[in-house]
Amino acid sequence: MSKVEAPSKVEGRRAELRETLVALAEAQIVQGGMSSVKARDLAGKAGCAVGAIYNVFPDMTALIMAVNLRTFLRIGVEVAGAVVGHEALAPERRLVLLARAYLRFADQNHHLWKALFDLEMPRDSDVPPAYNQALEELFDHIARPVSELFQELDPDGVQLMARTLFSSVHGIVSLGLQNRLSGVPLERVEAMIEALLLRVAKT
Amino acid sequence: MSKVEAPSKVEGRRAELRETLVALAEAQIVQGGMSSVKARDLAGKAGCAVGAIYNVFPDMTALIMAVNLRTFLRIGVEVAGAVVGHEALAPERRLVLLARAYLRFADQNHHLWKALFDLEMPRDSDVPPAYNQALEELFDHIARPVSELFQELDPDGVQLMARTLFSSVHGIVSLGLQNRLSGVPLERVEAMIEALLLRVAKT
DNA sequence: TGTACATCAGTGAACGCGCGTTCACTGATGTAC
DNA sequence: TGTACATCAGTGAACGCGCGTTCACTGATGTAC
Repeated sequence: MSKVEAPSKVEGRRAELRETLVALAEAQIVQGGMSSVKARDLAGKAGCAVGAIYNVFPDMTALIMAVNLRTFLRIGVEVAGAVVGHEALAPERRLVLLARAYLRFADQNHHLWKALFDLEMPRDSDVPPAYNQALEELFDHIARPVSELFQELDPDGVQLMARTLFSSVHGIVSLGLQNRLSGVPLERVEAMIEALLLRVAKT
Repeated sequence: MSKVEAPSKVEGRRAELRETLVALAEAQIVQGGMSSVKARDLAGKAGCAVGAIYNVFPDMTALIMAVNLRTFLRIGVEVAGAVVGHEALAPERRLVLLARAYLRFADQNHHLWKALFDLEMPRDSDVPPAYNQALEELFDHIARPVSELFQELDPDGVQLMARTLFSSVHGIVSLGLQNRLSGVPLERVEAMIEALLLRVAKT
């Protein structure tokens, strides 16, 4: 093995440390939100020096982005899982299931979910491809019922409608969970989403 | 005049300083976003000492909240103005006008609009009533066409639907303006909003 | 197998910066008599 | 009108804290011969 290729022992430890740090950062976000993640704190818990973090991540933002990617993938799994076994349902019903899964995830993992949108993204070009890919997959799950529902739309229109519906649901979840709707309790947020989707679906 | 009542000369200056600070903070947010507002910086521009700020606001957060209230009121004016002279239009058309005005405001005053949602609200009870009142009024503007459109809804249902639609549009604007929809250019955001509203309105 | 050497993970004290808030002090404004 | 006094806006240097990132150094791992 030439010097350029990584020796497996070392490389293995690097990977392990990465994992450890991401897991610890995730736990920290869950408990105290994104802004409570501190380099020294993580290093302490990981049993390494502060500097070691920078051997494995370029900076703290990259570390948070790694957590966020995970979260994104989890949302994808969660949302996709919501319609498994319900393929026979009417498409608008499946949309409701997808949205409900999203709401549930956001509610039960509030800080993780918030971190997705609170982290200032660097420049567009620096967003790792895996990120956009995960988003794309999420939209694809929504696009399926959408295309059944709006048969008159071309594939492009379906993509746009999927994004429209996602954004709408996201908006309701977002303002709803942060109590920004002056007087709408959380219990009614689900009803809001359902009302919206069923109205949109009614042809 | 007893000591408890404010001498007019002094009180006048206090009010003036408040105004100055709010205006400067607003200008700063417009130019560099909420996080670019610094106590020392403002004091310098206002021609006063840092400490003077704390004679007039309890802390910097309160100052930003004052800017945000202004922004909220401006949005109200903007949105309300969008339907003036168009009272004869079909209600769903007026909804589109309202939403478009919101999108325009958010686009043209991006940093101010972002500050509304980025500022961590203290506790619920500390949100000044004027805040909630401004929000309430915004919802009322939306509620009018909604009640025409969905005559089967009781007043409570109308309120909920107004909030639902606002949240949906907000979600689209929010993700759209921040380029979080992977591949949807800003020009199409307006189309997304219109498509959503017209679908919902179709009975 | 053994020796000299190169690489780079790992260390943690120190750097550097930013910034909100306080506080002892001053001086202008206004009150009491 | 004049004098003594009280209040509080206004001052800005200093406090206090937090925290990401760097960097000179060490030691383990692995390579060359």
